[in-house]
Amino acid sequence: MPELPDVEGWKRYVARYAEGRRVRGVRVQDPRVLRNTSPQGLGRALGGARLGHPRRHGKWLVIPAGRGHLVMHFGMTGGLSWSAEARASGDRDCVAILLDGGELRYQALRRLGGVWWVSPRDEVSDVIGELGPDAAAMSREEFRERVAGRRGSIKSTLMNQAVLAGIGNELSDEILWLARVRPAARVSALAPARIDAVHGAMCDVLRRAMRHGRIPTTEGWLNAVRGAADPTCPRCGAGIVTKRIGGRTTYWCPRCQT
DNA sequence: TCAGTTGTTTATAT
DNA sequence: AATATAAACAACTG
Repeated sequence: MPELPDVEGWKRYVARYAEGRRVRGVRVQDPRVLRNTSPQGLGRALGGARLGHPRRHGKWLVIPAGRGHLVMHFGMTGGLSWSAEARASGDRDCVAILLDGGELRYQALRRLGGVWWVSPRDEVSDVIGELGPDAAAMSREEFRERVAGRRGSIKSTLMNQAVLAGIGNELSDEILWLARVRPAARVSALAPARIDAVHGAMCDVLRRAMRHGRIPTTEGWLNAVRGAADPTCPRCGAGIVTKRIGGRTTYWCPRCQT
């Protein structure tokens, strides 16, 4: 389920359970998720290193390890699991970082994410690329600057990680529903006040979703009707419309989003 | 059997 | 240059 709030949750999870511990070794059950190293290479790089304070940029998780960095992306189905004791591995456990007092497991059902090692002489940005500012830390002015002048739809702009980092399919729908803006609306057709409304909705959705650790599916969220047989708008009761925008199934309310 | 799934990258077209 | 679309990656669910 990883979008920004989920990754933020795992960042806190790593800080709580793994930060400050020393690496004893690694166990790689599925080498395919190691994107720029081998099981042996990762073991050599991490062995003896102490894990530092994790940070997050968009959907990327960066964990300082010794003088280098362990970088993770979770794709669509990834996650982390801490266990204080050795436990049998499951099918989705791909990599285990063995630490003093427990192990941190990187899991990825569909293997769409990955784990990278960034050596002390390389840059994290070599792996994660040029990302826009983190969506959870953007001022109204910065949001205006980054978004204004775009020619595409507001939804694809929000999901473009080079414009701002962290917003995916479900979050973008939730934000635009809250802001009452149609996902297919051209950015160029939106008045400045409506761009500000999208920024305000983004802050609101992110704040509440981060507190929850993911996008809630409780009442009052568009996300709650996602996948329903006959979804209706949690705000006005009109039938929700779906269409593929930016290659993703998009939900919006034709009555209250204009 | 088939369509669909919270993400990114690549190729192709506009 | 920017944008849109589709496919690929992969494995599971309904």
